[in-house]
Amino acid sequence: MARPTLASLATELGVSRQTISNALNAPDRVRPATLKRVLDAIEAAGYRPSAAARQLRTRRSMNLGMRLLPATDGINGSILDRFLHALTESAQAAGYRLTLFCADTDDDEVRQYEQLLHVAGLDGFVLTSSRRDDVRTRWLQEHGTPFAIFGRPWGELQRDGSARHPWVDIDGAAGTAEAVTHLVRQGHSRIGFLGWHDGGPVGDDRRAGWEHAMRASGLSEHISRLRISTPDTIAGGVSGGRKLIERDATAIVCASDSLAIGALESLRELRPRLFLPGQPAGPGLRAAVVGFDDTPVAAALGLSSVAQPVEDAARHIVRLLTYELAGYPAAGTMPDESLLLTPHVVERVPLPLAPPA
Amino acid sequence: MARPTLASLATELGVSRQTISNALNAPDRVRPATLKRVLDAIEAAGYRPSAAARQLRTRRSMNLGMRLLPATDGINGSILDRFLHALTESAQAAGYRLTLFCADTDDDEVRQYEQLLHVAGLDGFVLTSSRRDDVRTRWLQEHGTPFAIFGRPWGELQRDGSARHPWVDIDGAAGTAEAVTHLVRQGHSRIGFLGWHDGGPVGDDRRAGWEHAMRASGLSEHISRLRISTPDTIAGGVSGGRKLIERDATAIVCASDSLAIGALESLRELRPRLFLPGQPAGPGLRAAVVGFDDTPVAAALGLSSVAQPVEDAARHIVRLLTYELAGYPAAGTMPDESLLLTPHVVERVPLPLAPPA
DNA sequence: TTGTATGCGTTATCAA
DNA sequence: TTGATAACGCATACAA
Repeated sequence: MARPTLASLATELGVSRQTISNALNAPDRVRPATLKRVLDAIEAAGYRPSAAARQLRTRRSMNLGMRLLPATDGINGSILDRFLHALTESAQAAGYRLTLFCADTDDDEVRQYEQLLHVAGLDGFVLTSSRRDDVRTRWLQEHGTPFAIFGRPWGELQRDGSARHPWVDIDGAAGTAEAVTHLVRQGHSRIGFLGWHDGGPVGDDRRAGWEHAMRASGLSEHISRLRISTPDTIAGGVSGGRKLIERDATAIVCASDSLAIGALESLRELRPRLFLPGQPAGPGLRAAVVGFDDTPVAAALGLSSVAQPVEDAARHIVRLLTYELAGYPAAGTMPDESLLLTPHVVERVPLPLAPPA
Repeated sequence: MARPTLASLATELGVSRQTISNALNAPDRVRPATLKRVLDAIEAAGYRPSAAARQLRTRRSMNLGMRLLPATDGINGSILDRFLHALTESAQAAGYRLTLFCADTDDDEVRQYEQLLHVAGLDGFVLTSSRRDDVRTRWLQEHGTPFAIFGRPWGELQRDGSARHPWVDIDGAAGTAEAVTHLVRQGHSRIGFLGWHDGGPVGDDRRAGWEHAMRASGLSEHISRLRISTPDTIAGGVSGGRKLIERDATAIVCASDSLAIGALESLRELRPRLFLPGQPAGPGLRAAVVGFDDTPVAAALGLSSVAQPVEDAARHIVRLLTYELAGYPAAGTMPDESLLLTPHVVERVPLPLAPPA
């Protein structure tokens, strides 16, 4: 038994194809009685409209595209996993499918846009980052292609402060600030910051949050002394951590989990007593190191970390994009504007890795 | 200026649509002169056949599907990242696109197959695992849907030993065996194995490789004493590692990087002298712990690990699947059968995390 | 070698 | 409210 089509169903039911199409796409244009009859028949026959035929007619593929970047660091790669999963799920729930593609460079990515738009008729794209002067966003805007960015439109703001395209990002500064207040509440005051020395906007943002919170907590005198930059590696975390501890820091906020793993290591090396089992809780004992990204490694090591709500971000991206694709319909259903989501500190107790009693 | 179509190009060129179609799909049926003229015009006009129209006619979407599993452990999640990237790239190179989807359960996955086949007309699927008694593979086979599995068809072999569907996997046993021979060459003999106690086929496979290599190296007497199972966590690796070291193991082969991180930790705890800088190389000093999967964390920590060629696996999966989709054409172009790829040990020197001189 | 006619399954337009 | 007809862009069978 072949698959039912609009035509086969129509003849079987004794109605026109149009009526069936209406029952699906404009139910209010069909008399309730026939509507029910048609819907029941559709259900019974297991009829599903063909996406290809529909796309040919409507010029919409219900298909979103996203470039899969080459695995970089990878420690932070699990973030992408979670994002991708949530994105696929949200898109699916909104009736869209997600198509992946690869590109070697940004220029190549633009070439792929053109291909995918032209050939496969993709309806829009999700970008996972934006650069200072981005050829991709410019191309997309010039061609009127809907898209949304996971990441702030760094340096692409309008005169009025708004961006020229929808975006969703996570407020790194709020995360590091929360880490500071947590540590302050635990009795710490000499709280260091271990950041990247790449000078990128993301790292700047996280450092700024720490600085701001230090000032707000009346700890400004430590700022210049307890701020260190290293490469974003575990080894960098170790050496940076050592320096901070030698400068009497009792707690360290880090720009990444890689750095935090290293910093924790340096603490265990220079302050081993903090890790002896049975030690009473107190300043310097717990959550003395806070990472960023809440990677699985951090969880496994019992490392406190700033957890990014990437699932929320993905959901929001899909809402923005689908809203845009629907042509900005009713004002009532309008989603929030581009948004900064707030991450939160997940507190953990470090694994007791020291010799057992 | 609207996009050129077959028809618009044909009238513009003064040839029939058929000729253009032939120029693209059957160039040998077109006279060289007109072929060049047509191809040049296609190039100049930037014409690209519409996938939707083509799919409607040919009933092939040139689209492969893959379920995105929820992020599990995540330490091993970077493997999936790499696999996904290579898969997308290979598919792209073969003219296919990759569509992602989510499913809550295996039954739900089957429901998605049906939807995606029926609605979007996907040509085939990539599965990233197979279970002992898999509803998904059964459904796909019953419905004649092309698919290929990354993972062995555990317990689904035919009488003649071949599987009923194409698969590609990585030979875990070969990996742990290579780890053993490496350690033996370095002078170790009391080589332990730290595995999972989940009783799954993957873990069994990796343990079997260690056992086999131990026997082959004349070290069978250690097998029963130096074989330990724990949960697949860093904490499990620590406690398991301690036991093995107390039983005089000088080296440890692990079923995962999580376990290896823990085992390395227990070594540093109970055999700290091995990690002092300036120590001469020798048994017990280097590569005394070997992990599995070669995750970024392992790389960052300087942990030796068995690296899986997931990129090769992805490429091979695409070859098998596209070959199947092409209807098993010429014997000459036939790819190798389902295949076990061999992983290899990446040797590293542990980070000097101990106090500096 | 090239051209013609037809159909793939749907939605949009318009008439009934 | 429903039905007939015409596209959407392409490929295939067949005729020239």
